[in-house]
Amino acid sequence: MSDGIEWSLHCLTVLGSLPPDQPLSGARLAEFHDVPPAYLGKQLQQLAKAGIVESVPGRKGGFRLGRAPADISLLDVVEAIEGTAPAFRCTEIRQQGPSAIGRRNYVNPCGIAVAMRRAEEAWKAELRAVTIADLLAELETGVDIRQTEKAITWLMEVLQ
Amino acid sequence: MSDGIEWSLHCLTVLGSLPPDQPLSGARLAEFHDVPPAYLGKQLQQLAKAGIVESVPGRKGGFRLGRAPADISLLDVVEAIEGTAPAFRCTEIRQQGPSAIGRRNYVNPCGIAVAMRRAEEAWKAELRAVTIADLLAELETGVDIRQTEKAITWLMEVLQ
DNA sequence: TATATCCGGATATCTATTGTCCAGGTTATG
DNA sequence: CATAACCTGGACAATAGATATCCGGATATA
Repeated sequence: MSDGIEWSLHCLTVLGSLPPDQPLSGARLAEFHDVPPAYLGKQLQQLAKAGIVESVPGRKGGFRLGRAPADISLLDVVEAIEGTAPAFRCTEIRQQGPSAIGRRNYVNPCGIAVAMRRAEEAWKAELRAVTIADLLAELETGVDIRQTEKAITWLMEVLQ
Repeated sequence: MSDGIEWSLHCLTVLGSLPPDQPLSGARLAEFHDVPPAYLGKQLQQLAKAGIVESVPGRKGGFRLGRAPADISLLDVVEAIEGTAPAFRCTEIRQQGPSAIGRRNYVNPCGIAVAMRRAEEAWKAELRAVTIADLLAELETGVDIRQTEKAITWLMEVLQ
């Protein structure tokens, strides 16, 4: 799984901690997490295309959340970055080789594909159940106060 | 996810349909599914190393199941081929950038990593619940009789 | 007008997957 | 015993995807 998922989620928690409508530039987000700015920009564009963040062009622009933190699930983010294609793709090899029969005779789905899809649905259900709001709530209680203070100080500085 | 998973599972259903202790060579398994023999051999070696199949060297050798079909879960196969490393790896980027504090101050696990791990556990639980025996049972009821007959005919022929 | 920003495309690098090949060891068959 | 069929492990090459950079164009602020 792409590192962009991790970067995106951390960025979203930062954006969710900011006052609404306060954009933060891609360069600052990259600086905050110490990741390559140009590459993080690609992920942010993906998030913007999915409506998860909103891009504000021009000077003083940047990115802000596209909707309420409680309306952004981890699954939304994963699918925005990695796409919606299932991890397991059935290539229908049962239709190949010496035991194959005509294509239109395969009416039942392949049992292997069904089982793999069911597992992936369980994974997606878990990801759908967690939102950026949950991550924000957890940050308030579970993070060292010193880190929070350093983050706030830095953010105050870069936003004028 | 690697195609080797799909190949492996199909091979295991074939091996599970054979009389116990009747090995089938990697070349035949590749022919049956019309996949590259040398590459499939790599996957079979992985399965053998995990004890999922047993390799029988020498002429008339090949591969047979290493244990009962009901004792081989889909998760066993996935982990034999892809390894046990989680798909989402937390790189701890929260410990980077201007808000980072000393390493030993990060006592709580990162909430993002926790959520991703929980989703992966749900996925693994589903895969653990399905075995080769389940796939075999489904084949008996859900597959076109003509395909079954062609498969049996071909297998009878290649096994002397 | 100058600056800071997003956007999209082109490009380069790196890594994992996919795939091939071959030399060695093992076993059944004649 | 010799041969053929098989597995094993390593080395190697090709391909695809993830990672990463750069640049020209558009937009908005100071």
